Amino acid sequence: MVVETDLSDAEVDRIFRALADATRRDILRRTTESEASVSALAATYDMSFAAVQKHVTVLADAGLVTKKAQGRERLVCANPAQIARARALLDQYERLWRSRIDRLDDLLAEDAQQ
Amino acid sequence: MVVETDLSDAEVDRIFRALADATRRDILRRTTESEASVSALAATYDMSFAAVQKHVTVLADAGLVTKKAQGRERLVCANPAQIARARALLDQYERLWRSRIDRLDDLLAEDAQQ
DNA sequence: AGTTTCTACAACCATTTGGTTGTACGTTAC
DNA sequence: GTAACGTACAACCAAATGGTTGTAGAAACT
Repeated sequence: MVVETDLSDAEVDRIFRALADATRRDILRRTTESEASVSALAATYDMSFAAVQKHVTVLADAGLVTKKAQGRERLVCANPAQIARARALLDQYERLWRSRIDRLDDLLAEDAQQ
Repeated sequence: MVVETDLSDAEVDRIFRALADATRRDILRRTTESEASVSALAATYDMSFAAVQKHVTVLADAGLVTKKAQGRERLVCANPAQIARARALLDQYERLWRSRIDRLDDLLAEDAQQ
């Protein structure tokens, strides 16, 4: 699967920073399984509603989730496209690594011929 | 490719936190292409040697790079296995998403039958 | 031996982060 | 209409982050 990765440094910063917290990763996991209101999410964490609200904001600013109003609730929905972009960024490093290995293999092959 | 992901929350925190900085991502990219000493890395960034040294420490604490002594230099080497683990974590979210879609498809199929 | 180079590490500072409480406002329920 | 619920947001605080400078030690060069 090919994923577009035209993201600015600041956007990538926000994505990985958002992922660098266990509570936020759990929110992402839960909303990936099924959307949930902020208060429904908050009910299961040992912290204030406001704290969970801030975590959701961090995820939303990173584009990893979206919020849609439904009555007085705000439903939090995961955005798998953004998760895929983050994964694609890590893929790039692995491709770099592989191309480096390939170059080393080429060098070894040349040495073997000489 | 199957990748082991038996990482604690704190370890995952460190990995994504380390990735949440453009300078550190650039160091990771460069050391993935080929190993480099800390001072060689520092020479190309518009900040002090000590600052770059700290960035390398953050990457090393996350397991994304290793340092090996060579004379008075410390060669920084990327650790592709750890990068792969981070990628595998993001894969999990995408798998979750896909299984959710599959469940929705099943529900729609049931509705269609009724 | 003396100097330079590379690294380590401490101390310090400004800003950000992750949490709190309190207040206010729109929506739902009685 | 009023009470309860869900959310938004500001103000505040402790701790972590990302930078600096300075000092010191180990390795290499002359």
